[in-house]
Amino acid sequence: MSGQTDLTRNQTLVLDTLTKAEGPLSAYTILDQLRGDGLRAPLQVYRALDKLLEKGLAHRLESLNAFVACAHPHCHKSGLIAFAICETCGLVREFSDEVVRARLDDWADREGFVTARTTMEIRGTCQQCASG
Amino acid sequence: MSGQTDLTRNQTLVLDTLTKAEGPLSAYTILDQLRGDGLRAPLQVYRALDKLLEKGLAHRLESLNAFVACAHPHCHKSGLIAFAICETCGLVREFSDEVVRARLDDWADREGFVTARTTMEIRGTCQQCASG
DNA sequence: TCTACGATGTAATGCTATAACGTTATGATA
DNA sequence: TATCATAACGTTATAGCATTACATCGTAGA
Ligand SMILES: [Zn+2]
Ligand SMILES: [Zn+2]
Ligand SMILES: [Zn+2]
Ligand SMILES: [Zn+2]
Repeated sequence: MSGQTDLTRNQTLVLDTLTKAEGPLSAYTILDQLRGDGLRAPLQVYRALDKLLEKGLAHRLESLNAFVACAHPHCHKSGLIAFAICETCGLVREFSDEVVRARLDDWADREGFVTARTTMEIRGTCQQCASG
Repeated sequence: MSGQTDLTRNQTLVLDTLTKAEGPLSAYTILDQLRGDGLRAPLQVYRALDKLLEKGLAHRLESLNAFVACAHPHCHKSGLIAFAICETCGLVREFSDEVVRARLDDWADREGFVTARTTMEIRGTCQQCASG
């Protein structure tokens, strides 16, 4: 047996790369940073990313076609995660809001829509960059 | 002069294609449907789409890399639009929620984040498909 | 041992989007 | 009219993102 949270070598490499990064990385950027570790093909990265997304250790930013390490691993009580993305410095803030989640749940209930997952991405300028 | 809402030939072709479609279309699918009308290159479609997005006549679904005609033209009072996307039948519902918008505005105010635009996409199964 | 399963490696391909260039249509202005 | 500026257009090439297909390997269970 063994814990179901163990990561393989490739998964660990990709997660470490994301964790050390200042901002979101594309799969191909991750690949480039891991060529020294023996990775050669996009699929090696995409497969690792798939598993990390499954486990909630990383997130995909749809509006950027890029990925980030989860900022709050093991702490996704709310089923909904929002991202604020600064278009100047690239910084990504991850947060959740119970009222928003409840409000969207209500909408889904009323409409009979069965929610699988929700993407919420706010693009703009962070305080640091806006005040500079 | 003339109204600033007039569309060019390509813009009209693309918007008509989106309007007649049952669900979201990728730029390349739009292109394929318009080859009979003389369109030959992706850029012709992308340029038309850019203008349609600017004018609020179409929307981009980030999680699908696809586009839809706006369901409520001239009626985007709320700065935030949400989409519910059925992964079975492809149907897209467009709606907005003042409470959600206000809640996200509050978050941005507190954090000093200047919002440019927000993407909200709910993936799941519509009532029709869920009950079938 | 045999088998099933998951992870891996590799090559090839497909899908999405933009850069860079030149041309054409239009409308304002001298 | 001649000139100029602007916006849309057309075309080719290229960049960037993601998946299909197939072979291999290692391990756990029957
Ligand atoms: Zn997270
Ligand atoms: Zn910033
Ligand atoms: Zn709309
Ligand atoms: Zn459906």
